[in-house]
Amino acid sequence: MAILSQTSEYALRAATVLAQHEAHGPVHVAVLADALDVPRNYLSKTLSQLARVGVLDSVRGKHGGFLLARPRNQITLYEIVEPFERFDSVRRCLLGQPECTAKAACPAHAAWSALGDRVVRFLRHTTLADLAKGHTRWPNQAALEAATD
Amino acid sequence: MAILSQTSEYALRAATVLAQHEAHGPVHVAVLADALDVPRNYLSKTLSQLARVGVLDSVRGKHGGFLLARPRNQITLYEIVEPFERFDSVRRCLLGQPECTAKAACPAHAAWSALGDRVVRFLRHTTLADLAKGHTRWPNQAALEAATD
DNA sequence: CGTAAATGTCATATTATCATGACGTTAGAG
DNA sequence: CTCTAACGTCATGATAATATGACATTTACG
Repeated sequence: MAILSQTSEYALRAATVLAQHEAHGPVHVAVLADALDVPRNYLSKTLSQLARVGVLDSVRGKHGGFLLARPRNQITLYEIVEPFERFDSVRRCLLGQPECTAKAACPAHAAWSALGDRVVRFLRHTTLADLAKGHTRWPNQAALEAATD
Repeated sequence: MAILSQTSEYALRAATVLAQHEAHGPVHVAVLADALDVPRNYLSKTLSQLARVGVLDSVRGKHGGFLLARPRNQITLYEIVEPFERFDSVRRCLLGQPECTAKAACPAHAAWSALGDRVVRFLRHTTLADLAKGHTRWPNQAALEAATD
């Protein structure tokens, strides 16, 4: 039970680093993967998807890498996670009833759907700017600092 | 993103039926599987696990089946779901930081861990009695009624 | 140019979850 | 006692998520 998939978590971590380095130009996948302790090629594929969706920009060739496509306070966590999740299911009836609406609700409907709503609302209202400020210490912080100074 | 696994959902559905039929004696797996539209053998294995854990009782042989091991208001949803979930992960840091505690919290810590707590609290505080009362209409309700009257 | 360093993509491997089928074990009913 | 209907368990298969590796493509720089 992990609410978000592993892939989404990778995406959030990488995006947070990119937000912290906003305006420092693109960051290499290799650096991100190393600092965040995420499989390199898998992260590459993941970030490519986010570029295709328009959340990130990718720069190819030498001095390439990924960077935010928009200012960090305009990118919500929802956008980052959305390509990797099926949000229909978070709102699914706890008992799997197809017709579980406010009208014909199962006994758990109100409480359970409220939980799903909270998750979605959090993701929609929180931006990368929120994640970028404050304390973060990555698994291999040193790799990041070595590469970006 | 489905918070609970398919298996847990199966278990909750079956347990709800058992709670509704409390004191009517054991219910066959075949009847449950048919009414809830769940694979028969898979449900069998799932409910056996719950019996081994002490949430359900199983009766073998003719006139066998499954029934609640305790009164339905004393069985929490958490108990039913727990054998099939890894609850450590729902409380994991959104950014995957191992040291994300109240002390050295990542920027999302407060909001995100609150969401996980809410989920767990709901499961711990809600009992089968809560699910048993109220409106429920299973995929194949008829199968249930045919078998239990 | 040509080379090196980066992303992009594809095929494949690995793993966990979900599901099926065969068979063994138990216990009630005649 | 035997038959039969139920649970119990094991081996196996199917599928989706995760991960790896090889190679193609792009681009800066000498």
